[in-house]
Amino acid sequence: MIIDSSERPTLACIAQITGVSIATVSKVVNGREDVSQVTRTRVLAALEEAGYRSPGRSRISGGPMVVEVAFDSVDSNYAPIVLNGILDLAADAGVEVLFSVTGNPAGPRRGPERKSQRMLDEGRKGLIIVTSDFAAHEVAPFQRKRIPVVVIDPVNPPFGVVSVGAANWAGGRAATEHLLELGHIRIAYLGGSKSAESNQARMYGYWSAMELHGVQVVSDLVIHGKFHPEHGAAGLAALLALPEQPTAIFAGNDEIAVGILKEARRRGIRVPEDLSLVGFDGTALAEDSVPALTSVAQPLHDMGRTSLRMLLQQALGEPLDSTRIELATQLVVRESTAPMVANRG
Amino acid sequence: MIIDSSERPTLACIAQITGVSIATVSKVVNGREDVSQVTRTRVLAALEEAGYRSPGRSRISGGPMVVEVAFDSVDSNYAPIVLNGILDLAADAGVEVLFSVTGNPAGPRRGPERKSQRMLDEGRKGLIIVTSDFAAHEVAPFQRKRIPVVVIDPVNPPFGVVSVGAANWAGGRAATEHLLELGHIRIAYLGGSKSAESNQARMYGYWSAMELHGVQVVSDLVIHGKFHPEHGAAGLAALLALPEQPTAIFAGNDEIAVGILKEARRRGIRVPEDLSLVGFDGTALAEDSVPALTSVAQPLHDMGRTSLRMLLQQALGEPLDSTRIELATQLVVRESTAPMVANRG
DNA sequence: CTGAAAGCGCTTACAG
DNA sequence: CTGAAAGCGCTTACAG
Repeated sequence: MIIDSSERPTLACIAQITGVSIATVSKVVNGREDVSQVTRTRVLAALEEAGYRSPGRSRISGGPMVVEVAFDSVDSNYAPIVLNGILDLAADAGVEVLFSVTGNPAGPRRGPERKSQRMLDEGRKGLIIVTSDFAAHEVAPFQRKRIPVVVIDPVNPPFGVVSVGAANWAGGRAATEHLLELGHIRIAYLGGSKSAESNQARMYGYWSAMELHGVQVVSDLVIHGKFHPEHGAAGLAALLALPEQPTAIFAGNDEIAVGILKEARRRGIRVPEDLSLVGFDGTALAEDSVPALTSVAQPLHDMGRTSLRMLLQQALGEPLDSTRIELATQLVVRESTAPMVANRG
Repeated sequence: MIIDSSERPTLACIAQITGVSIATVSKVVNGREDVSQVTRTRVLAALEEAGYRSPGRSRISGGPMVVEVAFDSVDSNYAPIVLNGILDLAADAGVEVLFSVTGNPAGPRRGPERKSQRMLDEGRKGLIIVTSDFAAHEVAPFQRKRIPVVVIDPVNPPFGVVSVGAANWAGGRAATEHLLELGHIRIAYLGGSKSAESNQARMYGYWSAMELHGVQVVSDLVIHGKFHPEHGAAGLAALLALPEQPTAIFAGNDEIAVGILKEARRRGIRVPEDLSLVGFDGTALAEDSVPALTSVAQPLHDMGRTSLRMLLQQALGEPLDSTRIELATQLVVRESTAPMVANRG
């Protein structure tokens, strides 16, 4: 068989070049699993080299690039801002953004295998995943099909997956130092899910600030739970039951902090006069609550932008500086923190 | 052969329907000349009827239906919930949702003419517009191209455009009746944009409740401005400067109400002991604020669902019950309202 | 993992 | 004109 460069190459051409069967080439093109890594690599190289296009897909490459964003849920303080950042860069780059929600409790979670196949069929150029609940193996089908993936702030950044996050450790440290500088000593950490890497990073940031200032961390003052207001309320109750109550709390996120605020109000504890409180996230919730929350702001908008930038770099075959980027957080001081006064205990 | 309507029709299906061979159908599809006029006409009709698409073209017309949603901004308390409703039904209906943001202050607003042309080229099946700032003439290019459009809660529902909204008048009336039943008489309406139809409807709901209870509306107690917290704070200041201060305020939305809460707190006015307050929207903001806001909940999630349902009905050529649907609002009583006490004013 | 073989959707040269 | 038959590009269940 002669490979005529003026015609579009067929699977048979690629098969001949690489010395495997047409069936095997077909499997590689469709991202099936039952192909050895060695064969897959060689075939992919030949496909690339010959400029193979599967039939009917030629039309797709003509239109604007379409990427997909998958959210656990879009109904949070967090998701819309990330989305805004993504849409912001998408407008500049002339890229279209398609939406899907994975965490729909009604329907069954669509398998990554089917989802990646559909994306390939539809000519989608990449996927941004915004979720806290994420397993590395879910990305595998996309990687096999050469569909670029970026994960935003995964609970546990999987190895080999491109991800964008915030500097949680540095943020936790800054929050705690702020409280220490106000004179607080008995500072509690009321965090979220113990297994979440972001929560751990915030807690260790707290820990390191405490140690740096020569303050012993009391294990009773460190509580993990869930990133929800209810946990904040319950956590405050637990802290107040201690013989030595804290005078300040660093909450794992703003939702927890709002729960603490509510419970404090119910008990007649004034914030910040009786209790200083720092949150994490810096969403609108922090600004709108009464009193307004001192909080560590995550650069959610920029995280959205950065995720799309990294996705496009992959899609265009440009090299990435790093498979993991963490953006700086910033402590924003509002009304919920004040210097410690010595009349409580 | 059984014609399965869930699958894409093949040439074989069309051949069976029309009673000619597959080869002949193929010729018709490819516009070959050696087919009689009679046969060609019959086959073309069957192709149209069955919705046949040749394999290469199926990517655009044959794939999952893609609709587009245009937001002014997705970064609000309001937009994400509407979006959730849209995505909810989209998942059920197997429809994909593409996003665009129109209110990007950086870039120029893309003309509806170009946007509608692009949607036609890309095979988009319809457009949902979520915006308060909307002119009827912007829909015209879409209507000319037969692209279905649904507008969610426009400030002024344009004639001849399909739209979904909330029962603002009934909501305003329910909010005001709640305050009247608590014994309040001097009730202020601190609303949003005077020209917004939703704001007017809420205000007239307030008005009608007042009149029904035989309470004269005092014009000084009705203030319009913007749907923002700053307006709430400034409005409260203006109301407190009156010789006869109100004992209760119905705010045009939750953002205004939160601004009122902040200003009240700054001035040492207790809510609800000294001042009762009702908001409008019933987003997370109402639940999270301290005290939690009594508010008229808009069915934002259902508004999203309904908008997509109406869009799909149009796209599938089904008749619409109405070009305008208003969904019921519901008063949710929380902590910011209490019976009037007679020691103020 | 791999590929021979069966099969699908489609096209086309050609016999009638 | 029409369609049986050969064939193309591709996919997939299955034997090895």
